[in-house]
Amino acid sequence: MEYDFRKIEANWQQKWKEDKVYAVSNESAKPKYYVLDMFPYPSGAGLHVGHPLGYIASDIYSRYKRLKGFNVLHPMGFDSFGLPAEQYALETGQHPATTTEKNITTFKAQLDKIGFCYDWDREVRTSDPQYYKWTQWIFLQLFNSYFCNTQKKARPITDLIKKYESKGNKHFTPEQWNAFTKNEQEDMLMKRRLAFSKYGEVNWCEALGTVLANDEVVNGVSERGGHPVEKKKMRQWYLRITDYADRLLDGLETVDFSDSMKEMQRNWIGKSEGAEMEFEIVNRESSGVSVDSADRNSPLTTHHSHLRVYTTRPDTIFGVDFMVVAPEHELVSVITSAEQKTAIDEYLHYVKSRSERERLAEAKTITGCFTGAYAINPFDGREIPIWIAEYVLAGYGTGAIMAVPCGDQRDFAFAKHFNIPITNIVGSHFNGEEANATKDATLENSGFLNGLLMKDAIGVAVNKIEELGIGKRKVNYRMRDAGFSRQRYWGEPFPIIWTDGVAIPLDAEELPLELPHVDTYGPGPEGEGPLANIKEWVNTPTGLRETSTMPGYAGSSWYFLRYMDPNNSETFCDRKASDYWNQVDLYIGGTEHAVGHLLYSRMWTKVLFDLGLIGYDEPFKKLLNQGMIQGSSRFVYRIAGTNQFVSHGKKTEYEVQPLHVDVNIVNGVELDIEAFKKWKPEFADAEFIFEDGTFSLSCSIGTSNEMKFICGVETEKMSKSKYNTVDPTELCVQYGADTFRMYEMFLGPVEASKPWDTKGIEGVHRFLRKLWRLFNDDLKGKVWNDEKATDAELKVLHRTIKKIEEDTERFSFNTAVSTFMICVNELADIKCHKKEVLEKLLILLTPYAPHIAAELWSQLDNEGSVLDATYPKFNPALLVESTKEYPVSINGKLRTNIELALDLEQPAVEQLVLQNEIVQKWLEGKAPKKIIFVKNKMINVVI
RNA sequence: GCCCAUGUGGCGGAAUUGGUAGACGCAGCAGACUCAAAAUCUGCCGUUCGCAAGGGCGUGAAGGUUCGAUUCCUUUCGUGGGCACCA
Repeated sequence: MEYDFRKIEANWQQKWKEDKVYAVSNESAKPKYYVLDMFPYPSGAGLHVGHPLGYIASDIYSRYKRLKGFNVLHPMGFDSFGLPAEQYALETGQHPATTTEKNITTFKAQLDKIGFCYDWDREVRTSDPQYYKWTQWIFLQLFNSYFCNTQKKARPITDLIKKYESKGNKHFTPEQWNAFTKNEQEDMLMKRRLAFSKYGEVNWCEALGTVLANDEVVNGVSERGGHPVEKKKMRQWYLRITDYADRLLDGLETVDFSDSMKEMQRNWIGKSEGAEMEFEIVNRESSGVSVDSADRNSPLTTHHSHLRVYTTRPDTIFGVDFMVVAPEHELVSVITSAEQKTAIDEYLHYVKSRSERERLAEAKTITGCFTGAYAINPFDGREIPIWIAEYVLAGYGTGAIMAVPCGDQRDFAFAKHFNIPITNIVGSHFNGEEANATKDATLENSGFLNGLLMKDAIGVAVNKIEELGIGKRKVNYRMRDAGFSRQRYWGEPFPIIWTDGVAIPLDAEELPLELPHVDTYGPGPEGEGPLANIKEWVNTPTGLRETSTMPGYAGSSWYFLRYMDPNNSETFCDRKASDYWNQVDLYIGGTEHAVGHLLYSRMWTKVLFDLGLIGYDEPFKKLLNQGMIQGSSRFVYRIAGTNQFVSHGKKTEYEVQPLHVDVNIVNGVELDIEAFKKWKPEFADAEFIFEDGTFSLSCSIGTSNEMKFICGVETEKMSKSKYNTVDPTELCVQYGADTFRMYEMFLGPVEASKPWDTKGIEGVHRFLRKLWRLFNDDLKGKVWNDEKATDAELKVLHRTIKKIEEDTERFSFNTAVSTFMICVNELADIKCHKKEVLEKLLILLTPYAPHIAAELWSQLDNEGSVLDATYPKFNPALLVESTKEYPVSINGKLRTNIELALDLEQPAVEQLVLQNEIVQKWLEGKAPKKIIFVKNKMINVVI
């Protein structure tokens, strides 16, 4: 009987489905364990071999925990809102709901093929109204809450209103509050709500009439069409995540994430301590002389007579040689001198075309422009030129910095580039060639700070600044409030109606606010989303509906809770369910979500906790990062500005743009021209220059060997957009799910990134067939028997039990697969076909290769399912040895092995070692200096 | 530019606490079985010198600590990923 994996896997998958063996109950006497995968976006491309890496790991661990007696929740769902579906709708007119539904069906079929133990009755889809009803509901909780700075937690906004009514705040009395108009009051409240609206900048593309995502903008122009992109101010929704910065930092101490992951989150939050201080501004050109403080109220310097900067190094105050203000800073238009106006305007125009990413990432080119205005150093009265430069962003700190060229390399480069004289405040620590960012130098040229060590001077300087009333100590965060609206269709609509400029939330009973049908997915007027086009939807008796939708991370910020109670129509997740399942015990996913998704869901969890809706404020107890499976991409080369493509060998002769081409229409490196033309409409009329230089308008497939179009090859991230994906389903059909699962694990450590290579899968498949032959002979049929196992056989088994358990516990699945191979090799060598040994092995194997394990388990005439078998217990007594083959080194180099009794002590060992022929040969009659003996490890003779 | 990760045979990788480097698998080579092929089985398989016995070298590179280093430290180079030049 042969190993017919196709039949076996289909049978068991069918049976498991019928028997609902993966159904999980919220009530159980067993201890609970929650294993979660980062759920996928169901792209049209389907699953590729990179996705299941983490899913297989989590599946193995879930099944392992189940065998170990836990009630395991291991759900799966879909992050089904998103831009690609909408883009597809724009191109084809198909409703995103339709294509999404189709994609999910494909995904589920692909996932099921791999044999995962999901309880599909708990599936969630973020785009399902019954799901996003609760996303909207949580949004309303955020909208109706504020962060109480005393209690450091979210509280109902009604508490704040009561406080304003009875006590007022720093800026107004209760009487003033009550006298405010409704709009004024709402504006005040908006400044505290956890979900709030304000004006923010978006990437606006005039030509496309739409707002673009960051990755739709390339080099300042739109990816589609290459149109110019500018910043545009629009009303946007935000989440006040900055209020949670400290708690997000503190919470990291309580979770089991990798150090690098925690580091990334800390860097993103970017807490820094320093000082905010004000510099007086003068405009020398108008007055001819600098204005002293008595002139503060002169017309020249009113309103904006001060420039506020944030610095972490107030100790370097005497080294300030210039100021840099963000080009968007409100002061720029005020302080710019007449002389500099043209230059400044030109520079502003340039900056407007630059994306934030570009402004910050480009270190080579230094740009900036002098405003004509000066600031006064309050400590020495020096006049400091004020510049604007793109590397300072309006949103960070105060949008202005004091530049200290001798202590900051970027400031140094700027000063050099614009010939600004540099003041040295650290003496010999500054060599004039590059900045020195030390805190350990002694200050010079620094007035009252002279002679102080810089790190000590920081506190002294801040005290002085506070004393003079020109500034104060300040903690700053890099993190900004999270933009929460998108000018898109395929996302959760906001349950908000704008009435006379005030955002009025819908009542909970009105949820879900479903996405209305649209005829076109194109943008609305003035950069609004497609929803703005539906007048009858936007206009309500009480006002206008918000036309933005929520971003992708809205639904994914709380999905781990919905799995616990997926069908509840009364609440997002019953408290009983969230108390039972509690935190996610193991969360597996890629590092690409290190800061985005993980921080957002951590914040939402904290808010829900603060409001008493759940019982814990960190969602994920342990996080395991799976590595990326890289793909092997193929490229075609388009001659710039044409529709001509040139073969790889000829590409250097033209100015070309490399374009990804689907690996599935490339045979090795040779492009299938006809398939390429059909691939995308814009390539239908493509022309080709072949490897031999011949040219063709409408080529028939290469007749001669040289008439080939060769693609470029590169290893990079496997993703749909790079068209380098490999379909796991095909591998399951060819080799079986069990082989596929084990091969993915066998590739290397789960955390490591590695390129996909299908070659090698044969080895794992051969292993499973060899396992099969321990039970069945192709010709003779059944070969397993009921004989009693020998000590040698039990030794093999128990060594395997120990190793598999250890490896599974520490997520070292690749070495576990090796261990299975070694075990099967050894059992085959000693011709062990005994049920007593084999059935234990099958239980160990179940998490890794459930189908073959279940099949063989039932062939052994076992009752019940192997999925719920009892995990074998390792018996150390069986592995006890009395002797060991010790490696013997001379001066650290291995020379021989000696078998010694394990209970021997150093003196006896030394004696035996010195009698050894080979040791004597190396000693050449001399006495050894020392003999190192580590029991059960090794012996080293030092000569 | 900064941050993180990583570097071991032809390839994927193993070595869990500083203690036998290269487990396991792929590819390759030789052989058995077969009319033949597939499947399976056996052996070899870092490199170099040597008929052999046995040596030399070897975990990106160079130093260091140690009886002993893939593992720890310093310097340096390469690769991959991320980024927000955050003041």
